[in-house]
Amino acid sequence: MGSNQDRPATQAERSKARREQILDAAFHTFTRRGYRDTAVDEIAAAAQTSKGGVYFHFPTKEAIFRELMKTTADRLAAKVERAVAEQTEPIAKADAALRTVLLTFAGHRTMARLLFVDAMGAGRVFNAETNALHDRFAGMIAGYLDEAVEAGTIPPIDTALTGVAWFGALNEVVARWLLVDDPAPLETVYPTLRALLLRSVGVDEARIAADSVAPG
Amino acid sequence: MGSNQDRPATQAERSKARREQILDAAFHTFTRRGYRDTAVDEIAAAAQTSKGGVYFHFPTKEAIFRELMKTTADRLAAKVERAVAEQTEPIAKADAALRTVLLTFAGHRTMARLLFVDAMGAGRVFNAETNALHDRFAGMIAGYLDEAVEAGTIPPIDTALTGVAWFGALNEVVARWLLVDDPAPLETVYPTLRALLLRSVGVDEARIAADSVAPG
DNA sequence: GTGAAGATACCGACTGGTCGGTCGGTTGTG
DNA sequence: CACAACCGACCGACCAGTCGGTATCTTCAC
Repeated sequence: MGSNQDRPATQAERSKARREQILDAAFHTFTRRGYRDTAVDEIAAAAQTSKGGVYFHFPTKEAIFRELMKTTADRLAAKVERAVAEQTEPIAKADAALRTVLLTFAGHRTMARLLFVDAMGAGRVFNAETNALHDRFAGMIAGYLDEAVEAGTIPPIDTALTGVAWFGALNEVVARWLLVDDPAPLETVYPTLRALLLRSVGVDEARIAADSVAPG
Repeated sequence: MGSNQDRPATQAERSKARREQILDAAFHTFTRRGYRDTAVDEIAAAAQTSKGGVYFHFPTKEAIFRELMKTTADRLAAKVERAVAEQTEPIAKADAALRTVLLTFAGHRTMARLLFVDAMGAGRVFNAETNALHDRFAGMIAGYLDEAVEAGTIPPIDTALTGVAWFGALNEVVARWLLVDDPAPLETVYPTLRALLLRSVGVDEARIAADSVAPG
């Protein structure tokens, strides 16, 4: 890792650091208490600054949330695309996408909470945001399924609906896991869920049992 | 006590009517604006009464919401159980349950909204409520699947997870439908979803294509 | 009947508290 | 000094829940 002295820095660097600090604090607070139940004062306190400090870096509370949503979603999408790029076969791509999302959530409970739970607590304003997010992932899945259909790997089906259903199934499994105190490892359910979903689009059993998406 | 007449009514009857009136108004307002964005004054206005009137019949705003959730969920559950009772075969039971939920929502957009969307907007307090509701339905499905496994209709699987996944798929499809302006008929997607879900647990294609439970 | 006493249903101004956002002032760095 | 960064008291809007009062029954003595 590169070395960096903590103390001094240019003003711009410090400002940016503070900004990040606030974003971090907001992430944790939103994650724990939800959007509406989080007061800007709390964010400020968690970021070791003041309300005025927060409002120096961000115009509104909503703007903070939006930025968090966006960067989080982008980060996840990028991760998914990277995982998918390693696969050439359509079904394997869909599989990789699903798997990445699930495993990422497994590793970052809080991220899942922000993206799935809090977004609704934030009210109508963010419904569009959440909506778009779900569409984005459901659409990605549908795309891979389309490829699979074209390639003849699976019989023709309503891929749009299937994408939604798959995402919904994944979503509910994750949500369930989030709301339960006992955090049983999410990774363990993946093989089962994978088999369930692949079977639902007519992938033959042999193939389902075969590769669990061997890395490289 | 005077004889039963149309116009007036005994005090008890009037009181009950008013209560119902408030519940109705609350249902509509919660449904349209969500729990947090609904002011008790709004409920009062919609019920053609006053805030004091509302608080005469209910202790808190939360109590109103809870009662609505409970009666709505109970009504739906009863409907599902009635539909299921008409079926003898496990898979047909699960099918009937799913179908009833979906078609009920199709006919009562607002009910779906209350049960799925608003419940989350209500914040942490009601997570337990929603959680229980989801568990209830996922559990019902898992139960029917268990029967099917025992009967040998489908191969042994993780029915608990499958119940969750099925419900999640259904949930997402409904949610999607709720959030879109254009209300394309939800009924039309049922056959597709049904096929998808049944296939996911290994029901053979012939059977899937066969009976659609009951004539449409 | 009737009309006063009592219960029930209802009203709406008010209270107490929360919270997003503002603003004049302060601090530290260049 | 200048200016960005920061502080925190304060404002205004919102809102759940309260409370003293009023209107509308119900009961029953007479």
